[in-house]
Amino acid sequence: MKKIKVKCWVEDEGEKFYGPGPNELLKRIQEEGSLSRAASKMEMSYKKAWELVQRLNQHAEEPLVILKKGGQHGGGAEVTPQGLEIMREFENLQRKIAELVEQQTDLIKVLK
Amino acid sequence: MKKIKVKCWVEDEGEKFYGPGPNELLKRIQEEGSLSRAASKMEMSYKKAWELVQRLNQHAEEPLVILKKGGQHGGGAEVTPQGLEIMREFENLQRKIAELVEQQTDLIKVLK
DNA sequence: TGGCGATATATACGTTTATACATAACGCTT
DNA sequence: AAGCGTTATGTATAAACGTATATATCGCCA
Repeated sequence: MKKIKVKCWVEDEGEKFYGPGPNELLKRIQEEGSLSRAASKMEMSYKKAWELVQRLNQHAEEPLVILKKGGQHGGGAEVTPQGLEIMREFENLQRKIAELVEQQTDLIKVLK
Repeated sequence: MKKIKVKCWVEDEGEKFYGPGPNELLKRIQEEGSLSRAASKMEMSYKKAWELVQRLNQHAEEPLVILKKGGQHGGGAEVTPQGLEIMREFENLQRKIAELVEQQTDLIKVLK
């Protein structure tokens, strides 16, 4: 069974910036309130997740995630309103592209 | 400057089958008439190009590329009519997706 | 002030992936 | 029969990437 796959992401100056991976991480952070728990829930190493957050915050106009260490619960992670907005718009784009692809049957016909 | 990128490809039973790489290889084969020249023109190792052709021909209903060895010119490579049809339909899909993405400005606005 | 849970950071290791290199096989041409 | 250019195939090396591990830091709380 052959299927058409599609992936979209955002680059900044030719460098990967925001895509499906970062988007899932932000969603998990929102659910968990913790970067380490968010990372382990999506089978991503903490190191990779942390570096990803650094890259996101550096390339964005305003931080998308706030990391806090120490304190009552030892620290935590939070998605900012800007982060939420990007999540919303990115998933919007993904949905539109997926809808377009579903309508395309010619290529699959050729492949059988 | 932030840009939206998109990539599409075809999978067969969860395995990568046809995408931008194979598509470019087929185009080069058509131009060069030789797998080794096609590979070097696109900075791909001959070995990888050869394995790619094997995978394409195995997963397709009919071969997409014919390889011949020995003979007047030492051998050569040729894209079959089925290969040409897949190239055409794949580039069609790429174009439609690119057109859709160009219309989407909301995400870029959020990112600035 | 010691403990807790989370962030912060470096190092070592293993896995994957691609390339470079070498060599063989093929079939026409001279 | 020798030469040529291309396909065919294995091996060794190298580069990229992700992970596992270990340790340090922070700040509230009991």
